[in-house]
Amino acid sequence: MTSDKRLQIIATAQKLFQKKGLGMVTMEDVAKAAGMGKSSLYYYFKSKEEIFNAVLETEISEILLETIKRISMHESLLEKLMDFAAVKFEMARKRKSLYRAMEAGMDAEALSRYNDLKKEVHTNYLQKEKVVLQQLLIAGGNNNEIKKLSAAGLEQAIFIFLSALRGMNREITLFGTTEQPEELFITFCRLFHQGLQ
Amino acid sequence: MTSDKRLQIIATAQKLFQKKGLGMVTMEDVAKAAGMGKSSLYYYFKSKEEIFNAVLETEISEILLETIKRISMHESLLEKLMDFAAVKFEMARKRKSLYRAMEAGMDAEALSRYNDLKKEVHTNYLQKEKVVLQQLLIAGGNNNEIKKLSAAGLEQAIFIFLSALRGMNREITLFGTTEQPEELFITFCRLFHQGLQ
DNA sequence: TTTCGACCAAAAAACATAAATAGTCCAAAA
DNA sequence: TTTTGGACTATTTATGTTTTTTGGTCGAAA
Repeated sequence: MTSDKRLQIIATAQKLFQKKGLGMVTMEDVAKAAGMGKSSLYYYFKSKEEIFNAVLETEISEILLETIKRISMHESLLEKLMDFAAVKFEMARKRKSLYRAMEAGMDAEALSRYNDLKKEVHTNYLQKEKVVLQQLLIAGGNNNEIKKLSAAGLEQAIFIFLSALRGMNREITLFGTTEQPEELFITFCRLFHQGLQ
Repeated sequence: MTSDKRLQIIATAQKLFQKKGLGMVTMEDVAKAAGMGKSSLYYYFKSKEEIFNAVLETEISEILLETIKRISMHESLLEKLMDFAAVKFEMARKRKSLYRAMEAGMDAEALSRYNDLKKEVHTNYLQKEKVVLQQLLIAGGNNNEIKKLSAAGLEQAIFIFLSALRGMNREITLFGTTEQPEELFITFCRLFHQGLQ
């Protein structure tokens, strides 16, 4: 079945990317790892970009799935926010070889080639991430766990929460000076949560 | 007077750097702009790095001075935090040509050459920035405007506040999608402030 | 004490050349 | 008919070489 092979190829490529990073994997690497000739790949995908895209989409939905799974294990908004932050941090850690180019890549043009694609996919991810967070905050408002937010307030809160998380993440992975990163995220979530009350 | 000339050269170089960015300015550019021959510069400074350093130090103390000036215009911690954030944002804007390489530069090795120097100066700046913020928060605690923080709690709060600000800054300058950046920082400060109560 | 032109070594830019690599085509296997 | 791989091409990318720029020195002169 053609769909099976596609998935298998994507999984294979995913492993390779995680090992060597996005830019360092050639079509032949993928082909060899998938146990087929290079040109056979082109039977399933029409370009390298298409494979990249598929892999990134997969990664993203895995992260989102994990996020949702973790979030649904807790009742309170505060705990959900902590889950959200924790998953984001863990994933950034685990996949940093993949995202080294992606997350960091947003500022340096050094990554010339794949930038557009990654930007696109990343934007897509941000979008979905936003929606999840939005729902959390709205639910928290309805719960009276925090005060109800206006549309604009909601936008602001989301932006602040996400960019702050990214900023912290960045600082931590860049300088690695922090002993207990998890603690920091917990404190931040607590602070954010209380600030919205 | 030799000291005057030094200052004049620094000021000249500062303008050049702001216009063309750190990496794009040669010693001859500086010399010409300062109205002297290149080798005369070496009478006042022993290397290009020394000029860079002097300029960066100047910039930093200007920012810190402006921060302190603005902060001292308000009484409440909340307002002081807003001042702090506002100055940081304005300065990042104004000097982005200078800091494009510096702030962003911390993650990409593309800027190979000047990285060490900038890292050093930047670290130095972070240090001073931290001290200012630390004093604010302690004062706020003594005021009972926020709850008193433990040493560890203080560290965490500072890290969170600064990295969040940087994250927001980053996101704003990178994607420029936000209409009212100032609003965002105000909201964030309010949130942070309330979170510490 | 301060300035400058001439000079040098090292770094960077520009250029040319060789090696990889994405993608195509077609014949053959399944 | 669907799927595969080997031979081939057109671009990119890596490499090595030459030329130019640039940081830095020196000694003479103002």
